[in-house]
Amino acid sequence: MLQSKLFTKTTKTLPKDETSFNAQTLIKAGFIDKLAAGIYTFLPLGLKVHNNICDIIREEMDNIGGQEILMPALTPRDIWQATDRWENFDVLFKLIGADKKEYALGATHEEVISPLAKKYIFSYKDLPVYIYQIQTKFRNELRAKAGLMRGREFSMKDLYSFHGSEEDLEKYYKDVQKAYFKIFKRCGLLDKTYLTYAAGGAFSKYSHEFQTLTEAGEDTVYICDDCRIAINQEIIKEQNVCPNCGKDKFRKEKAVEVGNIFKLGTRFSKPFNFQYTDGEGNKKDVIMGCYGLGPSRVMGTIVEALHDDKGIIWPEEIAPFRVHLISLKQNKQADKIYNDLQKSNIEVLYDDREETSAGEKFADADLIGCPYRIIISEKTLAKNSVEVKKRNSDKCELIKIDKIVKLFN
RNA sequence: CGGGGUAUAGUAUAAUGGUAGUACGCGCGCUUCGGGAGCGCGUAACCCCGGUUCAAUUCCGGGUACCCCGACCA
Repeated sequence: MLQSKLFTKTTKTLPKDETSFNAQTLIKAGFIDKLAAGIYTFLPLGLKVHNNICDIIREEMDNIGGQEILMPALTPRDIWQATDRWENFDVLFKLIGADKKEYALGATHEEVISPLAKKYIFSYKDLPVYIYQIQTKFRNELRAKAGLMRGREFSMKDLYSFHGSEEDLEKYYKDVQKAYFKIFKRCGLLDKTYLTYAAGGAFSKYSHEFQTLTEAGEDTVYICDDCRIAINQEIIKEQNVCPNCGKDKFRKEKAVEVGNIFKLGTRFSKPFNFQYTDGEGNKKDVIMGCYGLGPSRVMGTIVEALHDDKGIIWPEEIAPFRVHLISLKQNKQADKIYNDLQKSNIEVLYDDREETSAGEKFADADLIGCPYRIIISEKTLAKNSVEVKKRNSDKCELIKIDKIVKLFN
């Protein structure tokens, strides 16, 4: 991508009506734009990051047998009444159609997937099955806050699993935990993310959350560094002893819930009379699990967790571009390097702007946060080289021009 | 939903009961060119409705929007 043609520009001034770091920085760098409270446009840079996160999630979901579908965001009232959530689920956005029928914008999709799965699952031979989607969710929050961390419209990967027994659900539940940690590792959040015991809400006594430590988080958790587990403050009182290892090393931290997994049991299969036939011909309720993970919230969390005072430090797999190529004076060599890298399928943002000063280009590169910066100037050209610097390091390396493509292969 | 705050060019801000200023941005010109360059010229704004007043961006009332604290948060 030629930076001179990029739809967005960076700005020097901060939007005054945003105080959260993730929103300030993402807006300043041109990744997102705010339309209204808790409602954001994903601009070219931001959409690339969001898509990269979604791609990682897809890969890891597919690895544990997930099959992707896409359910509607617009849902009729009767499915919510079947589960008694039309009146009792406060964050539902409700609307009235031209036919005077009532609808809700999907806040979660148990009410859609359960009757859907019922159409195809009849026998124990059809189980287990794992279905997921990545979709925009709508929640009518009384107060949106903290940029991408709590929006009224946000993206969510929601996976639903269907089983013939609790044991089978338990086994898959563990598989999902492992897959989630792989996702957080690839998102650069692994060392700050803890499997957390939390309240189960309306479905069960407990659930598991994935909490990433950051001051921007809304939750407070107690963590044990030895066991790598955490407990959400919502289910315990002040505590300094880890229930797992018994050591009094519990410490209290602010964290953001980046994922949440539930054993739904028969909470949704019962109201929809969703049953299967076992090997002996008996009808049994299908056992369900659900597993949420929000790409847009993960994006905000990465910004909160991985930055310095100059800007964002994207992990390699997440960055909008792998390489930010900066030419300090327009020249044919820079164009050639850009074309060569592109031909080798290396994603490059090429700062080809002719009337922009070196300092501004460097500042933009730091702010946007691509993992590698390549500088080509008269100085480096004199040595038939370019300068390569990683975003998370101060060290520069001179690389011969004919070796540059190889370096990134 | 309770409490608090804010609303002026594209952005960030200043002042003012009577001509709305600055910086950045943007456009043109010249000089610059390795950490957000300099000079000159130009462009561009008072959230909405009502009240008080000779006159309201300013004061008052109402609305709307945004932000913060809390509550809420599958």
